[in-house]
Amino acid sequence: MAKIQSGKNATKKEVVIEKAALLFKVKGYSAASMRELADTLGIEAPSLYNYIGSKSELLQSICIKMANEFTANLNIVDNTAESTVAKIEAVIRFHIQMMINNFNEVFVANHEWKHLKEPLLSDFLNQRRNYEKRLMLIVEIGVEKKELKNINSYVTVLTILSAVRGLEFWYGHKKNVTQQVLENDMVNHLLNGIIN
Amino acid sequence: MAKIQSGKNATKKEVVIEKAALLFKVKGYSAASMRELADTLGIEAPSLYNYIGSKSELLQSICIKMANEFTANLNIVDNTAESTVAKIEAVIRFHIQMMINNFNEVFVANHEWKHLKEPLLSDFLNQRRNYEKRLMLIVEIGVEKKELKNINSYVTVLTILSAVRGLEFWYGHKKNVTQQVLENDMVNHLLNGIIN
DNA sequence: CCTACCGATCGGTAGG
DNA sequence: CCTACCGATCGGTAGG
Repeated sequence: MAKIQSGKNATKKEVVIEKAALLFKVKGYSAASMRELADTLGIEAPSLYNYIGSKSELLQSICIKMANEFTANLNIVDNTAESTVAKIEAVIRFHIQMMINNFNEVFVANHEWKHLKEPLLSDFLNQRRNYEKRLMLIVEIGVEKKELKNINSYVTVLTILSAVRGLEFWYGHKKNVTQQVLENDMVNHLLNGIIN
Repeated sequence: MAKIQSGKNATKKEVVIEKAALLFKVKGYSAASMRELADTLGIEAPSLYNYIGSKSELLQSICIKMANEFTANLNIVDNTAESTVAKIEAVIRFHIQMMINNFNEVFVANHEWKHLKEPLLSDFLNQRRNYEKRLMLIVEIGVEKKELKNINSYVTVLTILSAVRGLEFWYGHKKNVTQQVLENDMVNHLLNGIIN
């Protein structure tokens, strides 16, 4: 069977992925059924397979896309001549932006990657590990240049990445805190601490 | 059917819960099967039901137990006459300790609570929300007393809780960083920042 | 603690 | 995009 990817098909596939991201976020990958996904699109389950190859392919698309976006941003940040602090701030703010603009997909990539099949699982984890290592290098250079305290780069990166990841909890409570306050206060906290 | 809880039964039930926590962590609640759980115990799946009522009961036990442990610790911390900073430090260190001593169960409570059934799901979320609110109050008092900067209490608590939660990533890489370095550096980062 | 088994639901295919 | 359907697997029960 020849596979002709029409513009219309490509668009529909994107819609399926988008709906899948929402469903996977709410139910988790394993508990989300293809029948339920089809329901949200107003079609029968078997019809899904006109647009996608499998359930697992949906998860792959989401996880790979997100991993690539973060890597691409780090490439940009890394190539600027900014100070270490400015680079770290830029990364933090990018994570916050991603969480706001691609919440479902970021959430799914963060929580459901374990259901990826090999070799994509290894690819994904390697890419994440590489991302962390590059951030650690930025921190280490900052320490060397005395821009930063004499801190452990691993713990620093772990703390920062974990904190920004926690924005997923904020998403449901938007009302109380504006994005500006959130972004600025978190950046400030992670750079300058909270003690007066 | 009379339910007689013998000491031996109680012990075996605890073993089942312990193995379930490990399995739920590795596979996720939905993808973990009772047959696989039985396998790790060297018995057949139906035999599990001599010790437990259902799969969902296992998740409940884990989530409720963890929620109660964190709440109990906060009760203790809250009743001390320590400074705000000392209280926050105590909470951070307790989270780190819990992550180290009850890793599987903390992980499952953090990741799989969404599969709880009502009304336990609401109970769990209420308890967590309450925990966060009490931490926010500690921060607010610290701000009032000028112990802390004029920071948003919600963002501060979110940042701290998210950071300590991220210790789950450290768990697999223990070798590189000792617990002492991790604990002290993270406390320092979250209180004092990283800028020199 | 086991064997035997049930109804439900799953991802996915055949064929149109 | 549908109907009809398959083999696999699920949580759990009956009965001992």
